[in-house]
Amino acid sequence: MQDAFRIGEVAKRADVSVDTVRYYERQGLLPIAPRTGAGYRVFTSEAIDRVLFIKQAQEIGFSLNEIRALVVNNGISDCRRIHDLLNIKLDEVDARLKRIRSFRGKLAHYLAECQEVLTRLGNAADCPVVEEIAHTELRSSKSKKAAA
Amino acid sequence: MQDAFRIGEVAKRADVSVDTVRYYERQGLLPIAPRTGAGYRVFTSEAIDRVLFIKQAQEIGFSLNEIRALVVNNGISDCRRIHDLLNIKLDEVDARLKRIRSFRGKLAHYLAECQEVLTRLGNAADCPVVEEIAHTELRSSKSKKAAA
DNA sequence: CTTGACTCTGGACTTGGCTCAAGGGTGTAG
DNA sequence: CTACACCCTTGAGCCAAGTCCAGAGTCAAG
Repeated sequence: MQDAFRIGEVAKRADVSVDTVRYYERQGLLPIAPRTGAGYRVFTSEAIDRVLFIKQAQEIGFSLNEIRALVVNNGISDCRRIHDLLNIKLDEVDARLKRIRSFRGKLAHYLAECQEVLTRLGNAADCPVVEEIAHTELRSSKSKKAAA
Repeated sequence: MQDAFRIGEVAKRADVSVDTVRYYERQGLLPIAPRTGAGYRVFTSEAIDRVLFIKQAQEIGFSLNEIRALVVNNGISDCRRIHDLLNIKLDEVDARLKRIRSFRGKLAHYLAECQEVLTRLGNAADCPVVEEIAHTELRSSKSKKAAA
């Protein structure tokens, strides 16, 4: 396994731009790559893997700052700390999943309603669902009142 | 139902800043609110609901641009278009759910491993999991290094 | 030796989504 | 009347996460 890549190859394999790779290095998300005599960065496949991990974590809603905490082992990498950090992240992911499922339910509800209108009336010019999306929200949990 | 709120009240109830409410109005995410003689915006509870919807959609990863398409009914609100749009959004949400679940599995895997190291060795100074997070990725060969 | 693809650094620019500041009006309690 | 919290507009500023130069060096192929 020849494990030496230049930045272009890393970028291609991780499906990001070379600028992004350099940016991640600057941001401390990738270790500073050693350079050739000519100053070219030399990466191992580890860097590719790490970029992929970052992209994945990012896609599900973590910021680069949060990701750095998971990915960087600058001295303080004792097991308990990592363990606790992972636990926190896992809880966050679970909370996120819950919210997304609830939102999905809402979308599905609107979709069903829309479908029903369509089959009942054909293509209606003014879809009642639009109004409802804009209007109906968390309605069962409203109780406070105030004056204007 | 006294359904008239000034911007501060809307902001408080939707848990955003007044700046954000004004920003949303400018961005066309909220209808232009009518003004009092003094120029104060007057909102109905609908606006609060809409802000809540926006925040929810945003939290699960939709941009304001995408949300606007769902929330605004400027003329072209025919049912079929909305139906199709909802379908697309639903697919996106499902894809997102899938990715998050997979990521969750990964985190859980690391956590378990970390836990195991902890119970086996006590608090190890250099957690092997950190290395693994940075290193192991999308490897079909999940190195099962469960020693004992 | 020249060409074209690739790389380097440093810094400016962009986009999205707010957030703040300045300068001024409003409304009500004391 | 005066305070004080609230509201207005316009316009600038900010942070994240890149993206895009400019100017210069590197390297394999022809």
